[in-house]
Amino acid sequence: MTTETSNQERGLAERAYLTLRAAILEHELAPGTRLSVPNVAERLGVSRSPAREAIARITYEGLAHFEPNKGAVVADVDAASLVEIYEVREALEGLACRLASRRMSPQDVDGLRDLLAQHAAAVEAGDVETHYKLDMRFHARIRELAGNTRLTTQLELLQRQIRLAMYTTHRSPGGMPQAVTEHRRIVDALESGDPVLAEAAGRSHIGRLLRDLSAAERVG
Amino acid sequence: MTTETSNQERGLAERAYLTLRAAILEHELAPGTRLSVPNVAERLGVSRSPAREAIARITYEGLAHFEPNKGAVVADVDAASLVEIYEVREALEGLACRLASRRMSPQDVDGLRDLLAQHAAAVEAGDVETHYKLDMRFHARIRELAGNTRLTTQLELLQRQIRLAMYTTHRSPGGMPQAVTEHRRIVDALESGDPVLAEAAGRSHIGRLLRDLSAAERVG
DNA sequence: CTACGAGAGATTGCATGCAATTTCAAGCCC
DNA sequence: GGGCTTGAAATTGCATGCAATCTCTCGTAG
Repeated sequence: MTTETSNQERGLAERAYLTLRAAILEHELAPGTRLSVPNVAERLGVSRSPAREAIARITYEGLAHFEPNKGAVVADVDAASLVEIYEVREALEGLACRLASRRMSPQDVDGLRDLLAQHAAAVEAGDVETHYKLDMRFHARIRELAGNTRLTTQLELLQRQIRLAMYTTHRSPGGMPQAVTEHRRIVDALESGDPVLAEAAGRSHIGRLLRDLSAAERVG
Repeated sequence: MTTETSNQERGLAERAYLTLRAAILEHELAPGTRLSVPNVAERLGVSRSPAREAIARITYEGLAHFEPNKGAVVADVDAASLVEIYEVREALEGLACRLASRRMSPQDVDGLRDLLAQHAAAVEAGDVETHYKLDMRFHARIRELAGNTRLTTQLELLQRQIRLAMYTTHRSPGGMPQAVTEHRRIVDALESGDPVLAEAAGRSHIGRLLRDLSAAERVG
């Protein structure tokens, strides 16, 4: 719902928040960067009030954290935090699949298969950027189909934190075909209409990422 | 009747937030109440800046929601929202049990059994208030043992939203013995050290509450 | 050359001013 | 008597003033 489209009608604080968030997610503001109110205010061309509010929101959402007497600092999501995030995400993504399996129509399944086909093509072509984008859209679509607003909100929050961490750690292009395979398994499970199967498929997908993460951690 | 709550050395905004949150959770500010900035500021004896910040935080945490051109309104957590909340909680509480089962020491198990004994005694005596308190402490202890800060934060958020809804809907004293039984099952599972069993126990406990909720909804 | 201290600058947190907008209600016209 | 208009009070969102505090650098003493 909140894409980059309507940036005009909201207040300054809202736009400041979105701009700041984008800057952080694009790594324009690297982890460790101090987000002082006057600094952010000037950067975004607003006064201190909306800047302060934007920073507060960023901090609430875990994209920055407060250091006493130092203000907000862009979060450096380390491996341990990433494990925490993926543990929670594993449970929630499983839930999303379970809920989605109950509400999906055959048309919805077709829609996911479309996405899947595009995704497979992109991976076949080695297009990492498109892979990343379609992977996001796949999960976004599933949580949308789940129809649970709190779940959606949480998963989106986790997604952003992961995206922030992606820069710190490494993106794993090696897992692209694996992702497609697992996504297909998820769609198959969703189509079957079996909630247990669907949940298992969703969970194991994220669980695999978590294990990869732990493995990479042990190596590096 | 101003601020008799715990006054830490935190800032005014922090205290304002805690005071306001307590007022909402104690139903001193009923669902539907408008939280206008000047009103809250006067109520808490602070200026508009910390009041505004407190309201923003309350809103962010789902205890109030924004109505355009009306400001924040204390959330009226209806049955549909409660279902959403319990669906998420079911998954997360299961995760908490799973994680806890891996990190718990025998002493931790003993601690939970102590809690359980007190709880059982309170229920035996028909002490609803103590039941409620010990039920909370039981779950709080488990998520603490799980050792995942994001999970803890989320569960606490959900807990508060549920508590807010408790006033709107009904508290079910009939489920007290059931709760003790299920908690015992959870402790047994945790003690066994089997993550799968532990997760299932935690999930089914919340799942039962969710089903009770749905049943009550169909009746009322 | 190193350790330390003082001062300058910057930042946070809170208070308050101000304009645009909205809500609410009383009064008027039909 | 009822519906509509108008006006006043209130609210939000943003800008800014201000004091206390902290950081960080640079100069100085040992």
